Amino acid sequence: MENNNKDYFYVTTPIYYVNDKPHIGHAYSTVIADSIARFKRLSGFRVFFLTGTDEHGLKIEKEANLRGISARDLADSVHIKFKELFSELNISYDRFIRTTDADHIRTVRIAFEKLLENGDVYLSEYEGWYCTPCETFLTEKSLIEGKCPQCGRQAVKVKEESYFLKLDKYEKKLLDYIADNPGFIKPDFRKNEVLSFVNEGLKNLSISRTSFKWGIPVPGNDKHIIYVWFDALLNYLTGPGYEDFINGKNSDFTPFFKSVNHIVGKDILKFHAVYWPIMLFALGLEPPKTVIAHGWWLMSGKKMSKSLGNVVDPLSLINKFGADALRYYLLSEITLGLDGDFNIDNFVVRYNSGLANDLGNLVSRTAVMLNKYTGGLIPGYGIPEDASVLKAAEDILSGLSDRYDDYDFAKILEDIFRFINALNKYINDSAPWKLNMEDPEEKTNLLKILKTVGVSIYYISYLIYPFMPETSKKINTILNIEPFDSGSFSARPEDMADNCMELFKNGCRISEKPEIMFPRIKFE
RNA sequence: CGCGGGGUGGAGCAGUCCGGUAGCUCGUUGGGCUCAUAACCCAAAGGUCGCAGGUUCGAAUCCUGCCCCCGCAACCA
Repeated sequence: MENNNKDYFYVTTPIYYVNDKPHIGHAYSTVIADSIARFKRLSGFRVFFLTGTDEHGLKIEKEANLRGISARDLADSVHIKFKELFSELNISYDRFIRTTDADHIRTVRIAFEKLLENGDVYLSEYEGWYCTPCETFLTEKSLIEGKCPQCGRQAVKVKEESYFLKLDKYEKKLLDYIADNPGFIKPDFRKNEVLSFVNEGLKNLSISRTSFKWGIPVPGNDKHIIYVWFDALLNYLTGPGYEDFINGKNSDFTPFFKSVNHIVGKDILKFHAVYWPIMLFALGLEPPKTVIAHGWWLMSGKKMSKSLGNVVDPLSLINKFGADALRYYLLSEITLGLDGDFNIDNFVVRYNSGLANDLGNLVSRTAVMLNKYTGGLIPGYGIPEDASVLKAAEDILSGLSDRYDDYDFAKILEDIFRFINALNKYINDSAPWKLNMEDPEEKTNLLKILKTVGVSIYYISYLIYPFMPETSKKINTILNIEPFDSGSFSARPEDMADNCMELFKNGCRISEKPEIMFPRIKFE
């Protein structure tokens, strides 16, 4: 089990803005990260999984004012809601970071000072259009006859002192990096989007504001508050311990950061694929290995928004259907990168057909047969399995790591459910209930069938673990076997066949009254 | 000519990069089974792959032109 040359794997979600409670989209990003983190842990990687909340900025300050509380109180109360959701969803994060954490604030200041020192950040003047009532900066292009496109009121030209980050200096370097690293931006079609943005030319980015107070002040110049995105992105350095790293006390930082995978929504790709790599260049670090931009959830075909009142609370779904049902739906319904449609009727259909009928019922009928025919014993030595059936599971296992590296979760799940369906068919076709236990030949055959299905269910439990950890654990409980994350054995995909031999060699007694994992939902 | 995504049997989608009998889930119809959560299995019906040209022995897949829907274009995953 101990391996000194373990590979490192670092995965992040965006840090979520605490101006309002979590919705289905936050759950989605986090579940993607959790599934890959769980798989990588099983595969023997040293995993660092970072998520958290983004708590500074004008919007928070305004929202807090609206509610008549302090920004700090707002952040405190909302960040707890995210923690609650992640706990209910079984998110296995290694750290939940808050941008108000002391070490993060120190990291931001260190980074800012460093860039100030090397000249990549400089003080200058921002000149542009501003809508005072909206408190928004506007580009000249967006103005409608000199008026704010949002409220229609007159925009004014402002001149404001601001710190800037040099983007133009690193433009070429970024383009080279994108060209030389095809795996940098996923999925592929998003790459062109980023390229066309960069090719239009980068203007140096204003990274400080003076119009509000809630944030991290610029070191040595309290008048300025560091721009929230500059602040937020740096959380990815705080997480694995940048502060200790620059003091020479953290040898894990570099290998972790070299392996970083940023899971982001398509709307914030620009920040992660343009500004963030440039910040890292400026800091003398390498840009992120991979940025995965996923699509958005529409609600019954419409964009999710508070004003439409169609925001679904993930907690209520979890309470009703269970965390794994939600995780399954989120991961299997969308092709990575494209938008998906969340529709509660569809959710129930998918739950009933995939989870209750196919998976749940398979486990259930198998357990009942075992208890009925063998007293609950999955036979050990002496009874062979049906190799042709198990081959399907082995095939999935052999391609699993590559599939995960492509974040092709919907496809992996499709394969797993194809296997589940094949098992249901195998049971039907071989009809164990027709076999006569008194006849030695038929008895052997019966035992072979039941052992094959029992072992297959063990494989299924393994395969679904990253996506549906709770269900995997339930199946293992039925099989009377340690969970895969127990650490009591190596659970790398390539070890599973040997594990199986070991676990089942003396037979395996299942529980007498297995629980119904996914009760069917009746339509209302 | 702002940018991007989408247009595939009744519904929702995959396949398009690397051309070669059109695939998945659900639904419908008929049949089978009875171990199981009224579940499971089989079969059938149903598509000129948005439109028009082109390349090719052959195109949903490549090229050209067009039509329609959606999102973004200032901090919503």
